[in-house]
Amino acid sequence: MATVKNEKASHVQQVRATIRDVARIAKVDPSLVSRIVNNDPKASASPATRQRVLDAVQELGYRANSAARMLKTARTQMIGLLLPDMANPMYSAIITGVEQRCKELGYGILIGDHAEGDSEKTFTDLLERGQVDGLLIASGTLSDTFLKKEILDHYKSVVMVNRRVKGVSASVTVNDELGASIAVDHLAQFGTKYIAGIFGPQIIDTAQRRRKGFESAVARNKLKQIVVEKNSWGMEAGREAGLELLSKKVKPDAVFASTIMMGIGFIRAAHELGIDIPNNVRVAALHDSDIANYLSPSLTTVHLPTVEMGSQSVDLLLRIIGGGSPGHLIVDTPPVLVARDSTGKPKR
Amino acid sequence: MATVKNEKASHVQQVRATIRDVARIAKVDPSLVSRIVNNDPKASASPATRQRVLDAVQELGYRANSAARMLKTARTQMIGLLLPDMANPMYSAIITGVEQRCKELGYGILIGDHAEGDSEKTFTDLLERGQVDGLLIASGTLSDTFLKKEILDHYKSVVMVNRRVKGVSASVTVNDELGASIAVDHLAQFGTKYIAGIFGPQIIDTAQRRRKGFESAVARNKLKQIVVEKNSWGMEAGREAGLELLSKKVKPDAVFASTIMMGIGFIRAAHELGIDIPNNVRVAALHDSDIANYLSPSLTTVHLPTVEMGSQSVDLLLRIIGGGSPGHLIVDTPPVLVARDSTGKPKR
DNA sequence: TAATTTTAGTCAATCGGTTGACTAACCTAG
DNA sequence: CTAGGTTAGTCAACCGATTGACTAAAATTA
Repeated sequence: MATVKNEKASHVQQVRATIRDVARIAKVDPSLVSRIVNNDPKASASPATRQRVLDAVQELGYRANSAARMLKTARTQMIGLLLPDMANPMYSAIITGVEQRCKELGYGILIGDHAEGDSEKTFTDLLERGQVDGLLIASGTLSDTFLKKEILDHYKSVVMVNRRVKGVSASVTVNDELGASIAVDHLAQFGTKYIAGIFGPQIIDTAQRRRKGFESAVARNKLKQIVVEKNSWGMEAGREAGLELLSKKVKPDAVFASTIMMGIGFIRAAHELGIDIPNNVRVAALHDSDIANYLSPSLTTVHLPTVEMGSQSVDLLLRIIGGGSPGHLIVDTPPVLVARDSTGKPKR
Repeated sequence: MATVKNEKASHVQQVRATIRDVARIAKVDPSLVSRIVNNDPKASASPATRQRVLDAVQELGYRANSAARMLKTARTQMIGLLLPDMANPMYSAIITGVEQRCKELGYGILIGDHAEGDSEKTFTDLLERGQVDGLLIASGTLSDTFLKKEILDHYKSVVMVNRRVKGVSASVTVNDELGASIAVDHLAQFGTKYIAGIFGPQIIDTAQRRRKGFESAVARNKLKQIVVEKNSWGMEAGREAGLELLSKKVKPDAVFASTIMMGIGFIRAAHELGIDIPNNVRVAALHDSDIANYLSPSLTTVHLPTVEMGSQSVDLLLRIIGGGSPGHLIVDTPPVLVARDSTGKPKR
């Protein structure tokens, strides 16, 4: 890596080449360098010149200073990703998708994990620091009104992920309804009569869609149903629901858990009560994750295209940032059943 | 929020106030505004003037444009965080700690999840884009030589998290050795004679330290030991180790898993083989996480201060960025045993 | 009162890229 | 041969905040 005129601190650290350094070496104007590296159609450079510039870029290891570029273009090439909890495998799948796509497109991700309570601060931090071109919000818990108020107040490019909020004009979701009904259809195969559904907060549209899918499949399969609504989506909610359901006189013979975390909690509840899965009750949950294979028993799930949801969110967001129209996208990769022991796949 | 002279696109989106807008309203020079908002000791402003400026800031909702500030100061106020896998609860604990501290200090986090193979690209992306002031690397898998080569090549402020790499002069780790020995001491209480230890890649110093703690505690407790070394840290590695150990004629009566993921895999293996935990074999794992409560049986763990490790990494990194000296820090919060059913805590 | 220090603030250069406007040389066609 | 159009590139004004150098007025000191 060649050295550069600027020797200020070169004994301490390699100084980064600027566009002017490149220009000097290639004997052209910095503006031409800029046009070439950004392959601006306005760049009219002879092949020879273009090559000289490219060589100089190579030689100096030049990379544009992103701060300068941001300043001039008012684009940061970064998006914010607001999540409640990275530990949840569903969210980590979303992150994976977002990341993949961002990497392809040369965008950076600024994450904001919003623990309970400080959500407001995280949110405004991300937005107001002006360090992101747009925001992806994947939160199953923030209230609609909070979201709407904050989002509309700040007039930013925002896409809701895995959720739709009235007043926010862009979202990417999966086919929760179909996913839920696939799970129920599967559960119905085993001579099931009485099925329970465990759901998250019904104020959230995602929970509503799952319930709708559940109920329509229940009706189609002519089952008797019981619904438990919890106001969170996690393992403890699933466990509580399980304890309730399995303590009743008349127990369901099948259970649909609307998230994998709830499914884990349910299995735990059954274990605590000494109720055997799948012999006494079968369970299937929404969202697949590697952990499902390692539970005892392993958990049947319906795999939803969460990774795709993440990457398509990025595409939609960038379209909006670029001035395109927002919209509500449903990822069309179909949900897929992954049958495991919790619904009675033969033991090993 | 008051309007601003610049009306360019105000019908589309609120235009952000600049330092000049503030200066104009407060009737001072922009430089003074800058000094006041950054409370530069050189700012000599009368209380009245200061107040006028602050009022103007308030009125316009002024926030410094971070791109401009970055450009001028050559500081981005962002750090990069390189991780192999966010789904792993250990890493999400680290993220939590990093995030907390960054939020307090007004730093942003740029994450890079490095899936197998593309590590190099993620790495250089983050560094070369020049969008971070420094880098935190929490990876149990990247090879020492790769890290050393890349890091030294790029001369950046880097802190290794949960690991030490020769040639990289800063790291933050926890007391793995003590953690492992606490687990073994606990397991030894139950009349244990023969104990197994399941470890990750022994090229990684973290794995070595755990093994050292394991072996010294085994010696202290006069147990017979068997060691299984895997070259990954995950659930499948734990399961494989479990299948091996539990298929032997002479089975261990206690098992130490060096990560919670391995512990989960081990429980699964026992389940597959129909071996009861804790009656036939007891297990304890390193790293605590909520999921441990929901396994069947729930998993005894030794809680390591991973969140603190994250936040202290940030402090160390910023010290280095600020010109301070690097060093190897061991988080001094002691590991704590969390006894659960897998070591025979009375059921329920 | 004159000399000196302090206080309160201003000026202007600069960080590194980008982009609209412009020019000079060359080519083509009539 | 020359008007008109390309091609190849240059010029210079930004973007918004920071910071060293500087000045005018006020306060302090001798």
